[in-house]
Amino acid sequence: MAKLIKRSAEEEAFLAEYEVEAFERSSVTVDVVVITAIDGHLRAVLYRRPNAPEKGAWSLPGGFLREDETLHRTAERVLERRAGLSEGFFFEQLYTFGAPDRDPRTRVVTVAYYALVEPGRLQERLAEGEQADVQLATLTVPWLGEQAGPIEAADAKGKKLRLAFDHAGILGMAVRRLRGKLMYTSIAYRLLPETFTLRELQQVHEAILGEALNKRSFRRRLLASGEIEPTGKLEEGTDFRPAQLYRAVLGW
Amino acid sequence: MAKLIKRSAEEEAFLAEYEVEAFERSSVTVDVVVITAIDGHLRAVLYRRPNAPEKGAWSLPGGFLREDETLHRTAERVLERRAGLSEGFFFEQLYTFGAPDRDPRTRVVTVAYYALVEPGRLQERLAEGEQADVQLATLTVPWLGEQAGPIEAADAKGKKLRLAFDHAGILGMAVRRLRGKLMYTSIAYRLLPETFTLRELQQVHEAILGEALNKRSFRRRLLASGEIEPTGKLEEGTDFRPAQLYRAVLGW
DNA sequence: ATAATAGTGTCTCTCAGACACTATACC
DNA sequence: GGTATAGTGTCTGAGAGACACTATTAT
Repeated sequence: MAKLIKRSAEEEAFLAEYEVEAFERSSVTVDVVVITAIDGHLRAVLYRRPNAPEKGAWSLPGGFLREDETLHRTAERVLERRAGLSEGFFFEQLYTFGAPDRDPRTRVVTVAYYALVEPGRLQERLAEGEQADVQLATLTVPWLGEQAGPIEAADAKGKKLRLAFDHAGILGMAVRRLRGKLMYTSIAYRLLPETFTLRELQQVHEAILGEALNKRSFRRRLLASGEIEPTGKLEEGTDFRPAQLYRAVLGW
Repeated sequence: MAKLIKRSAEEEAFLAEYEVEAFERSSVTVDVVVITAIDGHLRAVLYRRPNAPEKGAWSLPGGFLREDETLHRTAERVLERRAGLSEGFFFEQLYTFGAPDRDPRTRVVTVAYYALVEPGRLQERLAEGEQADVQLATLTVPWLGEQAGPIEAADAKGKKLRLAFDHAGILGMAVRRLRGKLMYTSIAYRLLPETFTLRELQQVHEAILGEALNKRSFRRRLLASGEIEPTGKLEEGTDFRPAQLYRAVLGW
């Protein structure tokens, strides 16, 4: 503590309160919403909880904040350990959840992050070994625009998943943030491989916004934006006319 | 704690890890950026720190998260105790700061909130008693749009203030958020009294965005938005032609 | 009358949406 | 050829900015 100085009664009161309150400490965790887009739908990595509380429910990958570690670094650790991701993706802080009863064991304040990953990286990763306890769940957003609210997750067969704690709300916040940022930042490219067609880019935009977009406007706007450049190559393996491949021109 | 239940070996292992990590706990505080707009400039409530660390520097009002209290409620408590505000204003969570060295005393994770208040409420409050240790500092934002970054604060005489900890960055996040929300939400009215002129409304928009707006477009857009309605009254006490007074029509 | 701001008429430019069309691949 | 998608030409309407104008208040 600082050395003693002359204090007013008010300052003494303030310091006394500080000492008392300093005893009340919380566990701080970081949960990460790892998002990708496949066939026009957003998806997120979910883990099945093996233990109580919320045993059997699906939850976001998370971990405890350690001493001398930034929140950012905790998120990186979670991404590496629980999703096998170590670099080449975008992530940022989302929102902090601190309801006193959100975890029945003890007071837990959770700082949520979200990460955007191209689907190939995750599918590779999640294909290793048995997947009974991890999956790329498909998200369904029951609201438009940035209204926010909890959202639903389903497995590959379309079966609705029970989400643990307040994680439906955290997923909702992630989608809300994506929708808000889509217009004025370049997040969409983070959900695509290095080269992509305009159709794929439009599908990602539509998956985020949850609504169909006008093809003519979309192409005009994106081509005029300077954010993408043609590679001169065509996509391969289609059943129909192959499209031009583009590349994002950004400071990744 | 929950009552004991039968556990598998795997569950035991999980709980053991949980117990270990549960020892690493942090102090959680809530700092609030209380913002208003006066004469085309954003302002924020700042307190002078009476003690080390950062003695003499200016800081955001804040307080510790208590047991059984939501983050939201902590913010309310800070607003009431440190700014005299108990209702009738907007506030929401901003961002969470958790660098290990941001407070030299102990590990402190701070969840920042911001509140929007009409200037009358604050000036009333801050006028009570001596103001040597609290003030409505004027903010200067050295960047455009939502680039983000720290911002500067100055006192009534224009003298630059030294800001404590990472509070310049927190203020920057608040302005960034305001700029982002201005276009698609009704936050501007939260910085104005119940009735206001279109000039005052435009000045608030300009203060938030940090740039001049086109008068014709601004009026057209706001009048067509359905967000405001005329009161039929005129402003009083001007040196020139008095303007119509409007009222926001929102779910406050 | 003068100064200062409130408030409007109207032209132009940009851009989004609608619609219809042509182009190119696989089968 | 048929089918499916890629990709374009062009009209229309909405809205932003520019500019110039009229209106109303205090002094």
